[in-house]
Amino acid sequence: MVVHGARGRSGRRPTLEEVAARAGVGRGTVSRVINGSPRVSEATRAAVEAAVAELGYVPNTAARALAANRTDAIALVVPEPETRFFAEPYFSDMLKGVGAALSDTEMQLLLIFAGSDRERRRLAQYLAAHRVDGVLLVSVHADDPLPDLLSQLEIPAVISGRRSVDETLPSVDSDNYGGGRAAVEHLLARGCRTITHIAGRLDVFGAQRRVDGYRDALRDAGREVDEELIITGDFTEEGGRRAMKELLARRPDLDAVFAGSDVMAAGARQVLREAGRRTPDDVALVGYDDSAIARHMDPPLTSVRQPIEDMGRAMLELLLDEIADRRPAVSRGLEKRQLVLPAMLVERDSS
Amino acid sequence: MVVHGARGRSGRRPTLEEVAARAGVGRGTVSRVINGSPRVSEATRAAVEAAVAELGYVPNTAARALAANRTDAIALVVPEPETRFFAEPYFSDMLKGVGAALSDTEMQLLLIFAGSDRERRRLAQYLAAHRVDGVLLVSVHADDPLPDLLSQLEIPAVISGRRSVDETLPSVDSDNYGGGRAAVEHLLARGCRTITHIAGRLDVFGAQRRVDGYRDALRDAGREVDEELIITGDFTEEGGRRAMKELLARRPDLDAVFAGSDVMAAGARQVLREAGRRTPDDVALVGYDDSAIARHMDPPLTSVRQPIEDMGRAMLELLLDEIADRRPAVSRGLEKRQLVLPAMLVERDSS
DNA sequence: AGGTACTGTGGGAGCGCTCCCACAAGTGAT
DNA sequence: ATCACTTGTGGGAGCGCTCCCACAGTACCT
Repeated sequence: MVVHGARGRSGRRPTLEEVAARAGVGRGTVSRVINGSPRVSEATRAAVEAAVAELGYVPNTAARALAANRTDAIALVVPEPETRFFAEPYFSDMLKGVGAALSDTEMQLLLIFAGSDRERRRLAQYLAAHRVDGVLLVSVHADDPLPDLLSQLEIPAVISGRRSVDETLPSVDSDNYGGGRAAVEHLLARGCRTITHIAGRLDVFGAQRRVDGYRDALRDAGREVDEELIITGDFTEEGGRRAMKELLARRPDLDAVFAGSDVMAAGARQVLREAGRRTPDDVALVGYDDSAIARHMDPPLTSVRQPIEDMGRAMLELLLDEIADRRPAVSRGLEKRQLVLPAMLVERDSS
Repeated sequence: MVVHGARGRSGRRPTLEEVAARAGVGRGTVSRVINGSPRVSEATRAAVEAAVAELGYVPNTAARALAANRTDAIALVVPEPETRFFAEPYFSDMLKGVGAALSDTEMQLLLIFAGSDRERRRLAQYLAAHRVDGVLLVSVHADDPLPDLLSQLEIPAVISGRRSVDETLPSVDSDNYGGGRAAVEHLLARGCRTITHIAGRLDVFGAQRRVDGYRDALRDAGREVDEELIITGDFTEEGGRRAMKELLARRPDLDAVFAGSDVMAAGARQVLREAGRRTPDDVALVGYDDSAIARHMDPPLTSVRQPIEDMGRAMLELLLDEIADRRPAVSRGLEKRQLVLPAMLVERDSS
């Protein structure tokens, strides 16, 4: 935490020019050293570095941004109110992953909430001013205009999850299909006969893929898929309750529930208890997300975990590539710009 | 979310110069309009604004920062690991307050974690580069070198809480003394005879003030202050447990506990239960912070609430003043640079 | 000896603003 | 009519960098 350099109380910071004079070299050479260009002799480099240390030189970001037309900053945009951001571990895990990957770079991360209309307008203004080199977009709904704005402004962006099969933006998703399959295969292995599914909002692509996984797992096990056993919730606890009641009414003989989120599983659990069904003895229960709720439920909930931190890391890496690639106007194409990371079943006592 | 302007696919953004040409005025005049100077005639202003709209002009932040030597950004520095940031509602409330106050301005808020050594070095670098106009410092310990670095770099800063009675930095604190008093007065009014206190770490100034409030409330009620009834915890649950055990050993006849934080109160509660003491019948319990824990305890915990969101708002306002005041080199002195907001007792069933 | 290539270096031009001085035009007192 | 302000405006200078062209020096061919 010590500030080096002989700089007096003047408050004026040394400039490149002054470092150059001190080191007895030209401005360009100092710039090269600062930016790690290989085209500098060892001796010169050492001299410049000494001058930098003596003067306590720190580059002026604004000048650099102006001259080089880049900001060395990227934004993590959360199109949600702050409340949700703090409530859901998803975001903090994501941030952790991004932050870890970021610490190897000189990039600065900005956190931007765009929950309200007002905030969104602000964001649009912000992006139009090109104040960041790239954008990480988490939790985007299918009809969000943000991605279009981004490509209109030609700002590199990476999205978490996909909006559809043919997502155009570079994206990092987890294997929702595989996660759904794993949940159902686990229930099948446990000997469950009538496996129901409370799906999430189907305009969320990942939720749809989980349903696909559910279907295929049953089909591959030689079971008929009964559409009556699938019901759509809305990712909320109340939605989980409603869905569970309906399922119990439709099929009193059900012996397993695969919920598309832990929160919905928690709602379902309440209804099951009220109905006198024991977990896991009468009805096995599996959730999705492996959130804190899952661990704290009674009994602890079996759930599918997404590698969110890894996803964050991967998103950042993709974005940095994307930013670097904007130099030559070549290399379009979707090679490797869509990443899918594996999901994993975490077995606990509810199944 | 619509981008106005006829700007083609070139990607080049219009400059001040181009706006000036379009509006048939000089560069200076456009600058004046953009920056809201009053020294512009109505007609000219309208013409410029039209040109700005037509071209979809957005000022280049980097150029402005370079020329004007300001960044229009401030940082909220959290000298804690991210985990704590997400775990404690203190930070999210603070952020909410700051964010609210910020939305009236053109300022950009940066969130910076400085929990690890590595992050701190990064931060030092960042500040040395003067990449922000000011800093909001939350949760600072008495021996933290950060405030000194800030004043060395002559960066305006506002601190949450005070490090001592004669805090030099502008600060916003809550009335910890009054909060402590209120808690004890409440217990006295309930008829408690032997009121104990589990204090927080005494190197945290606020914790000390709560103890002062505790003492004075008893004294003013004509009670002797028995130092045996005060014990120091460390703000953790485990610390609360240890302190409670010790207090029970010292004074089995105690009938009230005022804990310096909700978390410590939770620890104390466990020990009380194990000892067979009922709350509030045998022992009344009061916490501090009014955090989520307080509401979820059984019985719900009476606690002292600090207006954290308001504190955030106030901090930002102080900081903006501070930044504005850096123009004339006058106006030293501590007038109004130390703000103390009232704390409030929230009565629940634990007392 | 001349050519060709590469390496390392200096410094001009320019990024898009703000600041400020100069000055025209208008207003009112002398 | 003259002087002294005031108001509105134009544009030069300069903020501290990066980019790139020019060029000196060295090395290795013909």
